[in-house]
Amino acid sequence: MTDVTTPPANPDSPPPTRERLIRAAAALFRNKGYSGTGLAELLAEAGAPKGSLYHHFPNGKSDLALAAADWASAQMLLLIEASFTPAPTFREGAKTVCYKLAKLFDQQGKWSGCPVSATLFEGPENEAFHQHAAHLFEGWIAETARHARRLGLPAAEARAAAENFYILLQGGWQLARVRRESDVIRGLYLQLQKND
Amino acid sequence: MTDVTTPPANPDSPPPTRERLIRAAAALFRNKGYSGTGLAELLAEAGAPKGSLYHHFPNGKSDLALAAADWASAQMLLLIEASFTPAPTFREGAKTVCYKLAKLFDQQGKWSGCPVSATLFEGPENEAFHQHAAHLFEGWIAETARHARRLGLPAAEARAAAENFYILLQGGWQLARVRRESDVIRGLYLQLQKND
DNA sequence: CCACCTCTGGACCAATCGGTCCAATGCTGT
DNA sequence: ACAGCATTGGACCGATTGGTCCAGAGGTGG
Repeated sequence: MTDVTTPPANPDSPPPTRERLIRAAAALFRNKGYSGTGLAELLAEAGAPKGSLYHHFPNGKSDLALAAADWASAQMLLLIEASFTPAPTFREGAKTVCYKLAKLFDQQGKWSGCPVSATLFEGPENEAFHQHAAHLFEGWIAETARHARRLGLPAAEARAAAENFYILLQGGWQLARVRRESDVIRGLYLQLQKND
Repeated sequence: MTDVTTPPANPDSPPPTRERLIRAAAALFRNKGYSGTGLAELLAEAGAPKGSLYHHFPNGKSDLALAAADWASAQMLLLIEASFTPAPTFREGAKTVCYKLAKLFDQQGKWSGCPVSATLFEGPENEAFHQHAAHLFEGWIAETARHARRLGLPAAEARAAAENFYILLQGGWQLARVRRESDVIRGLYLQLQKND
């Protein structure tokens, strides 16, 4: 009764059915959006039958979407962590984030969108989705701001720099998607204010 | 046989059935995305029967989507025009764009997205959609760059400033949507490089 | 007054949607 | 070997999807 987050939490080789579902969902939602992706297609991609989906995610598609967004967000946090931790300055860390993201963008085929926003933006009625994504995004910003402070920026400026960087990343990723051109992302850090 | 773009092009009071469809589509796609919006809901919102849709838009939903994106893009171009034309500097014009957009964001209920990207991003298979939206977005950037040049920026810088401003607008609008807070948009122009 | 056209209204359709349910199939510890 | 459980495979469901079709309403010019 201590930890029931993952069924048995196999330590060595996690036999991935739930995991495959999450990754397939993240990949498909990124490209076609939440409502643009049908369960049939999703299950085919994951190689899992319908019964498995509703076993692992009792609420079906929406549960899976939240899990997929969580997973994608965690990946992003790892990328932020890996980029800023060894960086000498905030600007250098931001540059690394841009380059890593641009590489990711290329690997994914130069057309996919942000997995979290592709999952979130499904209309005002889906309040739970909206709040969930808001929470995840604020997590990215908070984490970036933490690194900014650690790298010497005053608290207020750190917060602003983190928000600004987030804005650039979202907007830049979108333009890269439109043009199918990752160099847009690589140059984003240049637009940060000089004093960082 | 000279101009058949609009059926008779009534000059005085355009009895809007086609127009109502376009506006309803733009509004709904903005909030729920292309595939998230059903024809039934769309027709109810526009107050038009199914027959009318397929009369004005023979290819149905997808035709309507392109028309709605065109209409929304034209609105945006008007906003850009109205903001930059009377502006003394590029920065001032950009500031006006931000304020007008923020006001629009508030009027729309603080949750809707960019109508063009909501229509466009439906997966890699929809190549026509992608190219259409790319064309519209490049139009925004080109128009902004034109004003930037007119207001004194060198050609290369003008182009970069316009792209940069576009990125800020897209990213900023998205963050505003996440937070339901339009002030994010109002402050975007401050992130433009100083020399403009 | 009628022929002609645009436009409307809605019945109807096959396909697909997300979701439910349960029998069979493992794998587990005892 | 067996009980108990998590997991799978898929048949099946009603609702909704986007789309087709056509009868007739409405207006206009001859």
